[in-house]
Amino acid sequence: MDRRQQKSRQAIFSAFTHLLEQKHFNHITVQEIIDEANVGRTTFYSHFETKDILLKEMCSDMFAHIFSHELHSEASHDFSASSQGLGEKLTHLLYHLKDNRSNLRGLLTGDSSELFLQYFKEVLAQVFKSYPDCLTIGIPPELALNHVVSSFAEAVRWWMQAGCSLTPEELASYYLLLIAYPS
Amino acid sequence: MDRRQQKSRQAIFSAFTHLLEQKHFNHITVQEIIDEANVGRTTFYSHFETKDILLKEMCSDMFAHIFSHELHSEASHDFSASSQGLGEKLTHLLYHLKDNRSNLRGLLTGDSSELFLQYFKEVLAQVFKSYPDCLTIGIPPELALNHVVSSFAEAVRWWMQAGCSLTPEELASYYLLLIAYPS
DNA sequence: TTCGTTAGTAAACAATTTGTTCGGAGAATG
DNA sequence: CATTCTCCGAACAAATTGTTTACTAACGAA
Repeated sequence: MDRRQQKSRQAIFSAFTHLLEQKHFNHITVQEIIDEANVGRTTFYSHFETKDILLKEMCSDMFAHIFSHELHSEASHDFSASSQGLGEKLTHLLYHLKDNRSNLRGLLTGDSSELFLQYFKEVLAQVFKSYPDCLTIGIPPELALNHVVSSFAEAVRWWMQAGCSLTPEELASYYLLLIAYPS
Repeated sequence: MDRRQQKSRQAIFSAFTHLLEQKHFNHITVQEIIDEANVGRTTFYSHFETKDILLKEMCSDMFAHIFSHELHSEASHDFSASSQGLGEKLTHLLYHLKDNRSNLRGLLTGDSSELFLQYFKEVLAQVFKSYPDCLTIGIPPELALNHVVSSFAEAVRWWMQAGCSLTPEELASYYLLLIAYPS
């Protein structure tokens, strides 16, 4: 890809991230993004059809980056998950998230986290499905899955909002305690 | 309050609820609400300054209605909560939510649930704080509170999305199992 | 019922925002 | 060097917002 394209795309992403930390998605205008990114109006629209699509692509890029390992191993062999305990898996994931916290803060802890959380939970559901023993028995599986997934997502949001003060290991072990995961 | 005001306000709320079930908040225009509610443009703006404020007031009204009992008892005497077990309290709450599910569906299960959930969790946090034994020991209290609150909110969302197929009693008891509440 | 007050309406309005189109300037690639 | 691609700013139509106008109809107290 042309360096200019990459540069413009990145400038727009950065500007958008920066703005998301300050105000709600709905109240950010395309013009503000353009000014902040210091690109031309035509350039913005040649990259992204709408503001919605910008958000969507930013989430996609982020996930492709953060979950590249998870998704890879899933694709290559279905049972790779069981080679690693849930605790290790989640810890690993939290490290990735922490490394990207400057990019994530705007998306996850702002007031516009809806779309991001939606994506996030979809991926998490895949992860947790590899660990059937995390689903409390005697409870409708869908409800149990919904519980572990959204609990983890909300724990991560809380963690980020608190500035990642706990270590990934701490948060992961606390989380497993909370969902009463058999150790 | 003037009957005409009530009628207009209600017509706008109903129209908005109806639209929220079909499309995202961001993509609903004031004109659409006006047309659906069959009121004049001036009327809308004399009731609500902006679309954001409309959403906010609708949430407030909903909460004032659903949580009127909870908030009353809290105001009257601080230790009233302990007179009722957490299970009963949550069951009671779920009945209220179920009764209002026609109004809630658009707010809670659509793609615009962010603001509603924010309010919802604030109230839930108050409720759960009355039951300190629901917070797992050995875990930062803020994280534990965040966990029970957001878990319950997400369980309710799941429940509504599934058409309230479980009874309030079932959901409440499942939920207490999930958070390993000492019975 | 009458009468002042209040809320309703439609239409027109400026201001913002959106998304597109144009021609020209300047990198990238070969 | 030449071609192709991207960026830019300016100008544009269209949609949306929020306000103002003058007029009508419903309310509620006397």
